[in-house]
Amino acid sequence: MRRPAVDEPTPQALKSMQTRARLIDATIRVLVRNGYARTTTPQVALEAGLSRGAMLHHFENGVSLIKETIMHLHERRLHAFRRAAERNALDHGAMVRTYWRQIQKPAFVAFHELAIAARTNAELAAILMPLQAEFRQRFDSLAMTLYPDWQSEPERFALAMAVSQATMEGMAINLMTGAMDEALVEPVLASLEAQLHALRPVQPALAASSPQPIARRKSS
Amino acid sequence: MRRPAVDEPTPQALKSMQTRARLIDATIRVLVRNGYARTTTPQVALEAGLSRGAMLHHFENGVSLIKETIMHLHERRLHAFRRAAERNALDHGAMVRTYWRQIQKPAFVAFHELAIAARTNAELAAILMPLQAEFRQRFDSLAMTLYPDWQSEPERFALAMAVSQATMEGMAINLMTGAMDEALVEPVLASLEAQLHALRPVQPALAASSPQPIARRKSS
DNA sequence: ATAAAAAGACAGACATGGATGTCTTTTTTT
DNA sequence: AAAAAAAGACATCCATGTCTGTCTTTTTAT
Repeated sequence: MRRPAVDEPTPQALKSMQTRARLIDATIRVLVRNGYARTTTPQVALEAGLSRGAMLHHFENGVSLIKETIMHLHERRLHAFRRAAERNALDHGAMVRTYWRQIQKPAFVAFHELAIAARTNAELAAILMPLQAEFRQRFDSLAMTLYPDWQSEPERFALAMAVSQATMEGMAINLMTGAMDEALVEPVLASLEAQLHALRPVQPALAASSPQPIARRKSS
Repeated sequence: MRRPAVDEPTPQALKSMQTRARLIDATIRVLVRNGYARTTTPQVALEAGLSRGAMLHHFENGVSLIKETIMHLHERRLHAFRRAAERNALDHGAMVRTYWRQIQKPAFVAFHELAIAARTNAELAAILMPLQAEFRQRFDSLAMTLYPDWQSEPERFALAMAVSQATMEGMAINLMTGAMDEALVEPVLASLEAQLHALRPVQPALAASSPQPIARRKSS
């Protein structure tokens, strides 16, 4: 056997972590499949292939599991953006497409279920609200570094971000609830891109708007 | 005593209708206050000031009550728009404000709770989806009569409606879930107005571009 | 017109099922 | 052998649906 590094998790603690992760993943799947109202501890245990007893060994009660799922999804949101930001410095069009792709994933659905539940559940709200605030702040500062040309006009920038988020998330939700025709997705995204383009601060030179704006890599 | 008109509801039938309405109103309040997950038949009966027995006399079971609540909210949506349309032929800005005001009301919150629940509940979806389709269709035809200058370009019109709906509803939801700063509401609405203005079909005269730069449509 | 019958509105009791949390026991790891 | 992980066995609570009973209103039959 190898000598374990100093503060490397012991094999048992590692297994525990894996099981916890398994449970959180199962929770997300159940949220997506059944909705918050039918996300019960037996359902989650079943989905994770564990007994309910085992599950409650890792999370003292059901609410605790939900709370940690919220935190997990929050972390994933942050990671997703950081990854997207590192991979390619985004032009405004790519930003729209990247965020839209994020929103299509199960994690967004699960998060939305929990966010809606938190509206009427003080315990969940106590967890979620600070994270929402943190996300806005981190997202803004990250996006600000990605679009330095916007730094001169922070208010317009905040507006652009809010419009993007509201439009795309609203569209995603309207798609889920049948309130919107799928054929309109592409036009709306294109329209949003155009609007972001219009919201950009006045460029010093050559602001010739090409039909498809090209992703230009910026030095980090 | 007065002679009752031919097919006027008998006093008992009238009382029944009132009680049913009371129950549906109570359901909406409970949905807003407690969320769908905690909207139970005892809660609704309590809120309505009725016994559960009486409640189940009017709605054979809980799901039935929810279904009728969906239908009721649907009717209210349609009425609200018709009223708004009749009261004032709207300019595009007023349309934004009118819809935003609608969205702020409890009915929207309740409807959204139900729409989200319907995503994972086949029984509710079977009721909701056709209504959503009907709403889109009726809304479009009503709006079309309100904005005859748009009749030449139905695709742009559909886009304008979809953008408006997605943006405002997304914003409303993001406000509820703490995902958005309230201070940004006004700017987003103003921005949406500008975008709608830009989406308007090209006017015969005086298309002087205002300081707010206009998004230019690309040929599809 | 009035009495009897039927229907309706409402309340409460009951049985059932499922979800929750706690506790004990078994199994696996180290 | 000790500790942690996993399973299982409760007891409790709450929501649901069904059923019965009471009182009022409406209908009908005389």
